Amino acid sequence: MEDGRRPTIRDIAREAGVSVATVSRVTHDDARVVAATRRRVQDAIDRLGYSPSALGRGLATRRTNTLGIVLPGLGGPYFAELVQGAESVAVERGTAINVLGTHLRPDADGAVRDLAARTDGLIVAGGTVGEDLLVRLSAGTRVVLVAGRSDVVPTVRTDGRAAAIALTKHLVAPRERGGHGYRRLRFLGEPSGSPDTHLRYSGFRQALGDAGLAECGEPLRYGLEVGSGALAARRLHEQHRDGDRLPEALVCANDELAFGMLITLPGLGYRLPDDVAITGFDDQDLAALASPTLTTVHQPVHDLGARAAALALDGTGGRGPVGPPGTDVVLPTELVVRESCGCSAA
Amino acid sequence: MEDGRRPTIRDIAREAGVSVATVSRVTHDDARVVAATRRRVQDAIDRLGYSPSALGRGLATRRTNTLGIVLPGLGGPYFAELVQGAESVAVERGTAINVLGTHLRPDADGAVRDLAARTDGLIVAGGTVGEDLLVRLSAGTRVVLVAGRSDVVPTVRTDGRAAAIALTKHLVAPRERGGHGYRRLRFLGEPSGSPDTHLRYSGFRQALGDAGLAECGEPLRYGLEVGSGALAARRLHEQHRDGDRLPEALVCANDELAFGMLITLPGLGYRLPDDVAITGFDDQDLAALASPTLTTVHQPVHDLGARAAALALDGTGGRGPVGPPGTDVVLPTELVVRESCGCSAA
DNA sequence: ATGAAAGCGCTAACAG
DNA sequence: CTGTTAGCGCTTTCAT
Repeated sequence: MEDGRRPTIRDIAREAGVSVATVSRVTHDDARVVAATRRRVQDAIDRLGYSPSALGRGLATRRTNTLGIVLPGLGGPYFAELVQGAESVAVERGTAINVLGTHLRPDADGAVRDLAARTDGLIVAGGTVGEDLLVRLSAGTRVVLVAGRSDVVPTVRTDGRAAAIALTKHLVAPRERGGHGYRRLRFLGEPSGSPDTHLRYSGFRQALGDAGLAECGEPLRYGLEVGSGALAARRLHEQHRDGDRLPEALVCANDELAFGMLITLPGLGYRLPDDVAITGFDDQDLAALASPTLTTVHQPVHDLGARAAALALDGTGGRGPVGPPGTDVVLPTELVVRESCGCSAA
Repeated sequence: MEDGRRPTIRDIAREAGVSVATVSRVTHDDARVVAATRRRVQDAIDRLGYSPSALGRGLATRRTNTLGIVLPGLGGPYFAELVQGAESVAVERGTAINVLGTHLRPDADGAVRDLAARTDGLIVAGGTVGEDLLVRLSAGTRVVLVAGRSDVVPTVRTDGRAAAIALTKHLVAPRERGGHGYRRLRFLGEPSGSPDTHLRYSGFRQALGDAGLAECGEPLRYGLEVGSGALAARRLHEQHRDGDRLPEALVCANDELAFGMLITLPGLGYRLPDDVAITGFDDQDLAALASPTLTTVHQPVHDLGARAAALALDGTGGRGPVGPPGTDVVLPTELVVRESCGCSAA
């Protein structure tokens, strides 16, 4: 039985004394096969341990039943959740999932094209591949950009600007309307550093303007990791020592930066959120566990993955067909109010 | 140029006025093609935006350049790290990665066989597929079991028993030898619940015996999640109220259980680790952030993924060839001593 | 209800 | 150095 190679459809056909077409029909539950024949074939299949080659099948049908997901890295808080979202819809369609992290790959573009060559649809995270490559890819596969904007491929994302507005509103709104009434706010992050940060900063300013306020000082221009947050905290401390008034609230471009603040400022003698309120963005798991717990914006990452997968797999966004190319699905974020903005522990 | 379908090797051949063989050679950097021809072909490739079909190529070469990874779920602390480990070796070989979560799949076995049909190698997490299926799979693909034991396929794992011994030793060793000198220890977890738990319990008992001690009470038989830990904490509290002496140290089958203890016992009036020391197992991210920080055993998940990938891809474990089938790579764990065992915050 | 045969896109001898 | 050709494993008309 074992001569090393996997049995092919022809082996089964011979074993069962039928044609390959019939075997093919059996593996597809084609009703036209009479019960007796079907049984003979199924027996042979079981006996030889046959399972159809995805390759051969793919070549013949021009479908791979595979969904590709391109992300910067295969770590971080987003990866698992996004993949799970995609998996949840892939399951229904019997589709496999192929993941690719570009950061580690020396020839990222090549790897992406390679991936495109073996998938029916591609989910690409914003910022991982250039617009030009996106164009080329979309000629062959169905490509969906997640967490980013593009005119050439359909898009699934959240509205970072609107979210930042809602967040900032909570900080500046008068107390009687459930806000904190802060008037001196500052932004932490480099607005020109990433599109996300830019949008968040823009929303921040918008809400400030709407409330008749101005930023109290330039954005603290730092990277996006915990370390940068810690650095910024020290810088803030120095400025304060040199006479600057502390802002009442610091709006951070993401949770990591906020964590950096949370772990550094107390050591410098500041009480949070009394001396300065801190907010994050993204709602990582840690946000609920930090001390004080972090007020932030929740991203529906799972849903992003699911919607993107649905689009990439058959052009359906979930609520009926939506036609690429101009498609732009915007999922709602949620303001998660915890302690670090000054709200008391419930 | 665009008639909908992707260009094939024949389109390029025609466009460049050469044969398909030459095109194939060019896409493979075959040195035998003369520069001028190569340029003509490359031009045609660029012009038409051609990239070889992975399907056709796979069918012809009988290789897919794809590695499959089968896990229970695509979430949890292990997933991302294991995949990253695998990815790190996949990158070098230009291999794609196909992930599959069995928990969501209604027909998990079918999905796994399907995956096997489209990959050169398969990494299977312990406990996701039965031994029988493992056998069938290994006939076709190279299958590696990670975090589990099997006689039919090569294995990459850690030695949970040895790790538990080291951990327990730290708790019972006399102070002058860097230990805590505890004499009343108890285990939390259901030994017969999972192979891992069994091994850890067995190591726990072994170390106890070596020190001339016996368990102070039956294992607290609970599940493996935070909730179970919390439940167990309440149970412990009741037993104590009813007159049982509290153990000096509680060895938990995993970090989650330990977290359950950490968040519940203080509310019941116990001080940790003074009233009772707690240890975990696995070293999840949270372990370093909990309060008190959790003493636990670090699992080299990244390395597990990398070694398994190397084995699955070409039968190499990393240090020279290791021959399946009896292969059993055991990676070292590391005892991470933090505060919850009674060691002071350094 | 079943079979024969023509591909799907590519590679790899084998010729030339 | 380049072209011809026979598959790789499967699906799918079109016959029968």
